[in-house]
Amino acid sequence: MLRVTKLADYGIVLMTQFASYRESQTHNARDLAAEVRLPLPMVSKILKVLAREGLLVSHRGTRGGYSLARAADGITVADIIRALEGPIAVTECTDKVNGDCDLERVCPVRSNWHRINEAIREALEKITLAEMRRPFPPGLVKLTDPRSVRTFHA
Amino acid sequence: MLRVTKLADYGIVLMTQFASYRESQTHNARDLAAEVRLPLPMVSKILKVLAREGLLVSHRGTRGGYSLARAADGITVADIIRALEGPIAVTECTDKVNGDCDLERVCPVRSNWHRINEAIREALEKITLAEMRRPFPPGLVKLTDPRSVRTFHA
DNA sequence: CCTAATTAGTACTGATTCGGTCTTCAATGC
DNA sequence: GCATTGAAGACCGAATCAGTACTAATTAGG
Repeated sequence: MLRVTKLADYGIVLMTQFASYRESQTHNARDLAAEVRLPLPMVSKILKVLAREGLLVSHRGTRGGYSLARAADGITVADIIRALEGPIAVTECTDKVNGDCDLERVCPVRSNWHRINEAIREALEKITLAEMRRPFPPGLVKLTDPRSVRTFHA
Repeated sequence: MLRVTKLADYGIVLMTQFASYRESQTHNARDLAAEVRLPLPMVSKILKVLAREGLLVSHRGTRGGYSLARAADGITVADIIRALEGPIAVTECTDKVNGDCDLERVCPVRSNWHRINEAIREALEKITLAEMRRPFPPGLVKLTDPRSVRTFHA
């Protein structure tokens, strides 16, 4: 588990596909669905959301379609997940702004979850579509031994 | 989203609680539930699974209960998640061993998902219960710029 | 201006999973 | 042997997921 939904999964596949096109060229839902071999209604639905969230721009009418809203290296995996399934929050208490978990005060786990969540979010934030298009270099994310850590982002 | 289930969430809280006890002292489900303020049946169910998966040892009968199977620094967040919700796999295709996704061959995204998944898994693998007990040092996970990466785990 | 193509928006549905409870059985200590 | 505790699993309502269908709005092109 710790699973991303199919919406996000497909969404990333689709966006990666866009990244492999020449820029500013529009492609319609039907052709895209055929290319990535996913059901048209799903593709259609996902593209709509991605457009609404500002990752794609849409062009209606005959010979309309979608194209990337920004350059491929300006769109991250985190962007896509956020667009399709909301803020990245591994647990409920990393999501809600405040005051809902009555354990807040005493829960020693909470602050740690926040950090773990941040780490994951940042990892996804660093991966751009441009990098997804090709096999990206290994070692993108590197773990440091907690015992040897000095300071980092406050 | 990218959410962990409540089972794993609660499981981590419970295990952290164990880590704060003197070792090899057993605690029963009822007391634990009261301490962390979670419903007893849930706590009971989770402890059972954790015992079955070898993270806790159980002692039946009067004055029975559970205790950690290993030292707190030998149990990781990844262990707990795996015990309660199976292998850590962000997408379906990072999970199944092989051959189910007919896109396998052509899908350029697949290998990248694997790496992302590995990164997340490793991050969780590095965080032990001993570290969860207290606020752990910041900068546990550090991202490197893909353009400056040389080599790392093959 | 008409028509075909295409996206926008939304409602709907079946299946699955989640979160949680309950019941029954097995083991253990006193 | 009896009270206490865990083991195992059935069960259920609610939420979410994955996917479909339908209607309205917009545009290009003749």
